[in-house]
Amino acid sequence: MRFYQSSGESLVKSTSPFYPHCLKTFKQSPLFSSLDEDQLANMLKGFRRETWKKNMTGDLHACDRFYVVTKGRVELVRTDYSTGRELTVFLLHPGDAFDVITLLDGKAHDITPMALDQVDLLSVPLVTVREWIEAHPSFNRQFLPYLGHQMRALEELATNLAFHDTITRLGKLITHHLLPNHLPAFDGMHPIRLISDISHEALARMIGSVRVVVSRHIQQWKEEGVVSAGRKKLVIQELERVLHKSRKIQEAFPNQKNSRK
Amino acid sequence: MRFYQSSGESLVKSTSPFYPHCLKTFKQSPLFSSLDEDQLANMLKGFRRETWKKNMTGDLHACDRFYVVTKGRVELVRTDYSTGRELTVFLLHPGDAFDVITLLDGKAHDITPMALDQVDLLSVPLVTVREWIEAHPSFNRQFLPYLGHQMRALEELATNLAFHDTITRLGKLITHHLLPNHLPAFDGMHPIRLISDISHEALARMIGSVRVVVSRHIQQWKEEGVVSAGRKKLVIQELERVLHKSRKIQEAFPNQKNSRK
DNA sequence: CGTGTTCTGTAACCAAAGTAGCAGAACGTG
DNA sequence: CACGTTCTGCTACTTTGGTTACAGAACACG
Repeated sequence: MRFYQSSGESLVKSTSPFYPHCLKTFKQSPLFSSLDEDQLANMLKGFRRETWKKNMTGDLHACDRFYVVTKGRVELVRTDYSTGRELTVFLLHPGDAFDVITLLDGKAHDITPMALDQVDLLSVPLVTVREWIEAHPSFNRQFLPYLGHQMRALEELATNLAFHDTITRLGKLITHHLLPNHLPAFDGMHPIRLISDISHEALARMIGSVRVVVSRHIQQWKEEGVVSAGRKKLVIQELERVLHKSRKIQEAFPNQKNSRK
Repeated sequence: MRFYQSSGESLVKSTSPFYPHCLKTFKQSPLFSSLDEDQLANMLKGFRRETWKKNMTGDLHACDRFYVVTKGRVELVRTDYSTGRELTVFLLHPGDAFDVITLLDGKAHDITPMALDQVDLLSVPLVTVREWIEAHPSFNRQFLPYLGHQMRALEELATNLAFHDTITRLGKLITHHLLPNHLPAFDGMHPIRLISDISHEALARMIGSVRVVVSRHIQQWKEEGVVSAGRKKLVIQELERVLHKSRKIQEAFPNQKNSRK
């Protein structure tokens, strides 16, 4: 069952207890990091803060606002209403923002933000951001590459869906998305060991599949010893093999044509 | 077999025989239409013109240029080199431009433009366009919505791949993409009749599938009388039923759980 | 500490989609 | 019109992915 938005809201004042953390997030954000302290402080004034509990979903049709994630992860999910299936189109981390598409063309965008963790958000009216774009060339200069990044993510998603089977997509998801620059203190030197705290249901959404299939694959990996897993807890034992497994299947195929048993 | 770029090139002068057509295309382009005549004329001077024969492919890694289609259609194709399969990520018509992603973030983009028809293109250095974005707010104001449009197209592609089976995707492709505002003189009053002049191979690229599957479906439709088709020629007899066919399959499913035979 | 809820494991089943391979039709170009 | 090329039709076969349904495990919370 899912819960709808009804959360504490407040303005962002420089005296607020959470202000320092917001500032810090903005300074590391792919959207705002290049702005100088004055500009940032100025912009922050316009924001309103809200908090979503885990699993809460928002509604973008109503609000005409631009959100920046400051804590936790947010999925942007598309739904096929006739079957109930869902696809996570963007996975947003602190510093990321939504909804960029509506910001660009002003049209309605049928997508649902879902809190993957307990989440903190800041928001401003879309029109305000549009003013920034016009008025602050320095903002624009960072905004455009961010768009490029988002478009690449989308293209990658489509490409994966078209080219790879579910097990490959799952492997790629775990290695690329859930491990890399996002986990702040990831020490590349240590034996590779990634912990993912995401339900099979959510993993399925991210690779465009369904729970049963994800469970199947993870189970298979467990038996092969490449991962160990508990409830909402997935630990990669041998990172290399997760990808090798999936790749080998693909690369072995052309040769299999000659094999007879 | 495919041919590589080696085409006539020339500068765009206001005295050139093709100049009027270029101007006209720009005036109808989703990217340039809002600019006034002076600005347009000024910009056009910077362009270089080239022509690609049908089925020719370009190489974007080399060139660092921004292309605008003025005649014919261009596919932007991603390739899975391990299997040879291809996916058309964007289908561009006159007035469209590529490659937007490299323009935004300056990073290499592994995508191949393919001429679906005999094609006319204009190009400028990417840096020039970036200057326009900074210098001409009016250009920027039209550019951003165009980006939104492209992102929606990508998201739509991903969503379709995740939610719908191949036959549904094929139906949607034909009705949405190949018919609507793109065919200039389409008279909505007349009995619906769409002619698509695209090989099954190319159709397959666009829906993220393979030739055999597309052929199968089209064959099925022919038998049911909803389309008639010849070589590189697909005529929709009953547009409604193309979509109904695919939709009904989906909508019937939930009920089937009670059916026992 | 018991109870309802969420998450995971598993099985049987079915249909869709892809692979490989071949043959013939349509085309267009010299 | 003769030739090579491109496009389409068709078959047999394999595998994957999704559906449904149920049961037990882990958890959260009163």
